[in-house]
Amino acid sequence: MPEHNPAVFFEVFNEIGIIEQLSRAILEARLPDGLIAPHFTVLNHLCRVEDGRTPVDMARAFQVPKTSMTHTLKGLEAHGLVELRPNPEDGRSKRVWLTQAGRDLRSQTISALGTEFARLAADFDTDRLLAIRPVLTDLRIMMDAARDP
Amino acid sequence: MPEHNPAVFFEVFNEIGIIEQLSRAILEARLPDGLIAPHFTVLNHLCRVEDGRTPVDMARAFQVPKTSMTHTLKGLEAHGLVELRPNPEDGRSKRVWLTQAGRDLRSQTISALGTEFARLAADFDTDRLLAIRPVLTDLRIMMDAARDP
DNA sequence: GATGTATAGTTCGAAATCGTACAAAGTGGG
DNA sequence: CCCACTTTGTACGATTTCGAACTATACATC
Repeated sequence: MPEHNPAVFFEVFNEIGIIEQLSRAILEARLPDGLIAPHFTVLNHLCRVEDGRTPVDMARAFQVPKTSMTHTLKGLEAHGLVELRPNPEDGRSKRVWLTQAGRDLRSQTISALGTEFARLAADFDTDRLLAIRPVLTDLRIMMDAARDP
Repeated sequence: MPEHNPAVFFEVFNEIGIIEQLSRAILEARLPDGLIAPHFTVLNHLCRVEDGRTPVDMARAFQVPKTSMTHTLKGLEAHGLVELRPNPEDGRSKRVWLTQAGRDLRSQTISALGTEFARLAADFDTDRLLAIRPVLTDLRIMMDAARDP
């Protein structure tokens, strides 16, 4: 029978919190001055998913208040990495478009992280990462759904 | 041969980042007003590891600047959850001691989270969490060590 | 013991995060 | 059309995070 011990969740979340902090430090060390993790997360999202999203869409996607998204986008715009244009289909909202500089920075950063992670991977069995990824994904989906109302 | 694809790291860190955000939201929703995740993390650390640590020790343990630790401890002290006393062995430093209220709050919060997580666990196979925990721990230890110099 | 260096903690200012309140634009019922 | 209600984005203030500079204490080398 499966043991539903809450402590297991607690310990997993504890480790996840520390790993998040360490990986964020690695990422931010590779970003140009003035840019931090949230900026890159937005760039990455726009590249992977789709250009032309509205700020509110992205705020919801990242579970952050829309005021935080406004702030992050303002920073990206100031660095010429995204453009905000009015939404022709809705006078209230805007659409966020990547600039070429934005795409380039995202690519360069991922490359830099690739070599950094390759150094780490030398000391770590990547198969174990492959194994936990689907569990993390399911956990994330489950928590996301449990938070809907 | 193990495939050292950097993308695997990237994806794992991505999921971890989202899960961290969601779990933090769950935690902070259960904390009394004015207390946030870092406060609880410190309380938990002092309970689990040991009382009487110095602020710098804890700043290093959590990978945060010591100024942030000063701020967090000030908040905990204002709520009567910890006490800071001078370190008799070192005139520069202080030692952080839990109050009974601090221990109680930690226990109560963990209990509350227990029922919350039990609800989640109903929809999730805890064996999978048990399986990924050692991998996360090893990953955390590896990253921690890789960051030493 | 004197002096230079390192460490612990705080103060201060800048940037980030986020809740509240607001203006502008959309939506739906009468 | 008019009204209430919702949604989008922003301005503002409070709190958090964090780097730089500072004080006080410890240590080490002479």
